[in-house]
Amino acid sequence: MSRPPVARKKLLDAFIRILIDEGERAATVEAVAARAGVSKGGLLYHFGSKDALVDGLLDLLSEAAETDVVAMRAAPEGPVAHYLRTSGAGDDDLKDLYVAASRLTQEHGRLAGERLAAIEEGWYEVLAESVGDPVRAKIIQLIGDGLYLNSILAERAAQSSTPTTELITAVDDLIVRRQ
Amino acid sequence: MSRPPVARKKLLDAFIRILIDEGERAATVEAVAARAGVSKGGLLYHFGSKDALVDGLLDLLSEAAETDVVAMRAAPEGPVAHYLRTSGAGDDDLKDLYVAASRLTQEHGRLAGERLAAIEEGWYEVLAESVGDPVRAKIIQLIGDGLYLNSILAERAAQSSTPTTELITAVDDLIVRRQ
DNA sequence: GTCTATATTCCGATAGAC
DNA sequence: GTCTATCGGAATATAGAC
Repeated sequence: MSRPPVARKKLLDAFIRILIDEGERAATVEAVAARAGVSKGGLLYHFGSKDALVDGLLDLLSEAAETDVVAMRAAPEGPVAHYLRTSGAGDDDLKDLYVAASRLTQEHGRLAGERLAAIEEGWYEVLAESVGDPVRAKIIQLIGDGLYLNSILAERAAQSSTPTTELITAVDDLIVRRQ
Repeated sequence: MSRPPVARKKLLDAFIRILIDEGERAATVEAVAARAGVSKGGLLYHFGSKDALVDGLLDLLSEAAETDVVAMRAAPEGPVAHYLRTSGAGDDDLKDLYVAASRLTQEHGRLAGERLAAIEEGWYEVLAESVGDPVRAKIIQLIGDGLYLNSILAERAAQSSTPTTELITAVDDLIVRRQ
């Protein structure tokens, strides 16, 4: 927990970057090693297999998600606004980790799918606490999922985007502050 | 348009099934051919390359999406309910095509990404017409995207699902019928 | 710890028989 | 139209030198 595996971190960062920028198929162990500035053998000393590399990324993601749940609860703007704002935003460590992990759901579904589902449930609990009603909490989470989905598809194609602040205000007005 | 390329259709069906059930990496030309009951060479007579196979699937998807936009406008339950109900449903030709195509966005992003974006825009136009307000139309579409995302992640892990009918009623009440 | 070299497997595509 | 055989390339992983 406390000793700094700086080489592992550097390799995981390279893995994340390639997954986001070029997709799962491009994230070969050789490509990851090259981006981290070492050789294939050098990588495989720290991570004995590609599955070990995937596990390392998912561990990092679970850690970051737990931190985010704490941040949601403490957010001055409220959990809902915090959740929606970060769902579509791009300059976030957690977002990078989440996008990278989502690239792995097809080929490493067993490993990545369950992890992502657990994270979604953590967010749902906070939302349900915050808005009181389970159906409305679910709706808000679906909107967040939609924002996330759009943000990854927007990399490839043009996006007809409603400004997020306007959207958050509308959600707050229509769904949260409604009796 | 009118001559029935039955062999091509059979191959595309096999391609779609493997993409949905086993992911992009499993959908090799040999696996698709085997599932369709022919050899690799047999497939490559009809589709000269794997990219041609991808193109064929996307053409099928675009056709089905255009039909769906017409169905949305004519739906007795209204466009919004029709859209939300089919976003999460599984026993639909269009849904299968959409899921299969979404498996290709990583490795064939140029081809698949633009196609999916165009389809999303077609749905958005009908929603915007129906609810009048662009922001609320966007919110409804995001909920639909979220339902879709959950439906594909639910294949892998357990799902804490609010019944869809209850959710559609809530959306209709909170977002559509609201002044 | 990091490297090179190699073994193995597998995919897409071509060539040519039937 | 459909098949088998095969080439060329690429990816994971291992072995062993430094």
